[in-house]
Amino acid sequence: MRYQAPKGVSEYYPPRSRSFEWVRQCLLAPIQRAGYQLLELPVFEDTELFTRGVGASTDVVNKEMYTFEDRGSRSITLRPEGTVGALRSVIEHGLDKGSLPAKFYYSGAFFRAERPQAGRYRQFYSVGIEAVGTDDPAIDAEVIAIADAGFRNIGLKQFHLEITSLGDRESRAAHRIDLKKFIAQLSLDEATRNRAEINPLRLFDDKREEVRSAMKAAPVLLDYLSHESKTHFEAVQKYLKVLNIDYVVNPRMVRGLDYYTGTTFEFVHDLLGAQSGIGGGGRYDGLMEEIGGSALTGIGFGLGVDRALLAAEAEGVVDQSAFLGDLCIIPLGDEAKSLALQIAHELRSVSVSVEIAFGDRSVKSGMKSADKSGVKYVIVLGEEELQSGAAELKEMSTGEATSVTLSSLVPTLVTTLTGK
RNA sequence: GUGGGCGUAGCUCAGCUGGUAGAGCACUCGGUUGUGGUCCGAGAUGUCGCGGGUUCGAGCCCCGUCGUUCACCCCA
Repeated sequence: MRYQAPKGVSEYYPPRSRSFEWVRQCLLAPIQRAGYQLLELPVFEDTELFTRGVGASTDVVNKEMYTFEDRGSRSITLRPEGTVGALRSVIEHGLDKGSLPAKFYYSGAFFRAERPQAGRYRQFYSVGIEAVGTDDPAIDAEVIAIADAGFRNIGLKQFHLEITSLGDRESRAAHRIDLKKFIAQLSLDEATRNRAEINPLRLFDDKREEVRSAMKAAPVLLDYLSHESKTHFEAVQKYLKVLNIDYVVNPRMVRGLDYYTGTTFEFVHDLLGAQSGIGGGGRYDGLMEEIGGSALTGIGFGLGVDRALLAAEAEGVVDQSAFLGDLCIIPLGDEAKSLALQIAHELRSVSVSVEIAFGDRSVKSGMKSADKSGVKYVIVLGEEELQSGAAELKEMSTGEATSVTLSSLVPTLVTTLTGK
């Protein structure tokens, strides 16, 4: 029996795992610089939390959750998204009791039992933030700006931002009535009609030309916004302009999670296939209350690390230089090996990255592997060096070697590498 | 969940109308004393995804299954 990973999971192993880690760190950096605090959360929760929070009618809850019974007959579900679990933790630990907004971020694996596809995995990785407790439109703009900064940090250029407002409860109810009326007089097939029944907005997202053109005349939610929602949305746009963030208003944008209200946005990459959304989010003004917390508003986003990596590869902007080592030591013989271990240990303690060529190999093969690993310097430690107390420090890019006494090796390397 | 493509060495793939497997890259060793990136030589590596069927004989045909990929759907 040869074991394989479960169907549809994304796995990262060298050399690509480096790129993955780099992408994730790029996305995380602007979040951390904006004062968001880490939430390290469980990957599974009470099933009911998701059915309530995400919405019982959504596809995510209906057909995409990994749900099972644990040994205590509790219904458990692997988290399909991050917001609901984050808010559960906020409520449970009273993290919203201090000054507001309370700002959090998370990073980790999420699970949806979908049919795998390019950019769509059953276990995927997201980075997200949540800002709880203010409906100031300026924070909407900041949240969007943070996501944008993450993508730009990677070096992505070929993506665009779509925003809309889903309004408040009243706006949506009024729109829904008119939209249903409109859809009722269209001639649609069974499956499409059923979809429209569950969420009429879905039809805006249909990819078939006949549906698209039929929906052109459909009433759009933006025209139904209450005065409050409208001024909020206008303020968000004003701030985005101040921040020089390009966006397009897409009144037909559809989100798959029920909790979204008001400002809603999506980052779409132009070089990806059907799964082109690299990040998205929005306000969820009723959600805290819905899952048992106080009536606080909130906004957040989730960014797809897997897809951001795919996008980075598509644009050819993956940066790997940051991962190259500084030094490789090639020891010859047992005594040299002990010394190599000591030197490596000492250098690492002062932040020099050091590898040792293990395995009693020849100098030639040690050099080869050092070359392949892209290390900056190489030093051979054999009997000669042990006796003379000096070794050749060879710079791989130029091939030049300078003699260094072993006792001064550590300070010498630190100066040449850090330039201090 | 629905539909199409694909599944041969670590990787990318070749294998003609069925006769029990090959290339390039990568890997290991060597090209005289302990120094890489080029070149040359040698070597190792596969239950041809898995199970069944047809056949004297299947990597090639048929069925199933698993995985993968693309699209629908959905979304990160």
